[in-house]
Amino acid sequence: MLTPKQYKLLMFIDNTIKETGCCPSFEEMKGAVGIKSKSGIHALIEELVEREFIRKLPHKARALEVLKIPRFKPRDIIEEEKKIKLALQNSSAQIPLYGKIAAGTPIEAIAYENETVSVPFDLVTRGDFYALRIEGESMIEAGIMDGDLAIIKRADVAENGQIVVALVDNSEATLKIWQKKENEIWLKPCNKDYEIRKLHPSQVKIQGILNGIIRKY
Amino acid sequence: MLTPKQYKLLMFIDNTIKETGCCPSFEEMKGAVGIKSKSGIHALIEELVEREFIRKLPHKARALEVLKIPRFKPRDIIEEEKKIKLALQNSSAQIPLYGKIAAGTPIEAIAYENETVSVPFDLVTRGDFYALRIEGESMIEAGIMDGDLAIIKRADVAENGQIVVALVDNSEATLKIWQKKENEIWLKPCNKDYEIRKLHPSQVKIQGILNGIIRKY
DNA sequence: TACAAATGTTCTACTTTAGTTCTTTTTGAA
DNA sequence: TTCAAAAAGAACTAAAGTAGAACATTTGTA
Repeated sequence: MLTPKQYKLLMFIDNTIKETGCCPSFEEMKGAVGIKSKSGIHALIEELVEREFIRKLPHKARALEVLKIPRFKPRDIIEEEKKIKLALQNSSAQIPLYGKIAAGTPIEAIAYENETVSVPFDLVTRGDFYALRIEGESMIEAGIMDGDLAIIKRADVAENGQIVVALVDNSEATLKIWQKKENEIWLKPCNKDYEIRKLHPSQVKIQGILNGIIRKY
Repeated sequence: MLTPKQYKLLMFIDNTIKETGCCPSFEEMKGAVGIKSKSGIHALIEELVEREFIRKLPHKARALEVLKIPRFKPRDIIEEEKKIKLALQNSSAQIPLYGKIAAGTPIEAIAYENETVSVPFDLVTRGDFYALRIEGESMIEAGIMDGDLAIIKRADVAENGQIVVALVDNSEATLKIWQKKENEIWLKPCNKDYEIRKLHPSQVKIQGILNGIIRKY
């Protein structure tokens, strides 16, 4: 029926009119179809007019009207759409990178930073995630190294033994193993050189649970 | 169908009539469309009349009637298309997962396994990559834990100190620190409980260099 | 009614954007 | 290799948009 280029162009014109209300110019079509010269667009349009897929108001600029859309897509287009579907499935998610963790500021305070990182989807399934850059060696025995990217799932409760982002005294965010005792919270590092911090429950707030690590050499 | 200015004007007229109940004057349209002369508005209106988007009552002021508005796509479809575009941009790379590393088979032997994993693009820039599942604790002091996913860049040479996938005696693949001595190759584990392996260069072949680690909790 | 203010129309001149036509180059298949 | 189709590019023509002024009409009200 139509060649892939013709089909692509026709769909682009139809889409643009439906989205923006106005007809694209040849220059805009060039980019959409992947042709570098207006004359190519001109030829395609003439063919589409001849086959009565579009109509031109003569001697007018930006005056095309789509008359019909073919029922069948060219084979190449179908292939391409399959690829897009695949890409959607395997696409990575964008999650915000909130900054470094180890000392200092609570996470909310730096949330304004607009940086994001992309992570594989299977690391961030359900829930709300963010990323933190690890600073320091306090979790080194858990295989969490200085400079690693920690993928955190937003949460405010955790089970004993989970690695959490804990906000202490509303001022210091830190990544530690969570252990709730009778009247205390223990924040356990994974490094013999560091000591367990024992805190009153009112001093500690969970800001997320460690969900994954990404390291780049 | 319409040029951008024509569309803008049409929407402004339609909106104003719907909001205030009466047709805007040319003077008002000037401001809305961003034109400094009424003659421009006049020309636009003539175009819109010719294309039958509006109708003029002749010899009347403020007497325009909107006949039709270019139809729009439903909002959710536009959203979906945006998502697809974004997904395409941020899509992660698919690299083959060749199996576990620590013991046993050389990597080629299991390359037929058709499993892939998706990793963020910034982990796999230039080159040919594959992934291995870490088995064992021999690199634990480098923060590489049992079960981690190692992202390997295919290579056959390495610099001293780099972590490489080494194939020993054509039968055993292992992840170790590479150290080339005068007449020997040292494969250094990162675990005090394991010993350095000292091998003749002919016994060892590099199969890749560690490029990243992904861990999922 | 008659006038002034508001509104719309027409004209000229010019700039920018868009579309057409032609020639050359590239590409891919016979 | 050769040929034809597709694409790129340049040169050209046409349309759209900008601007200002002069002019014509309508409209409200003095």
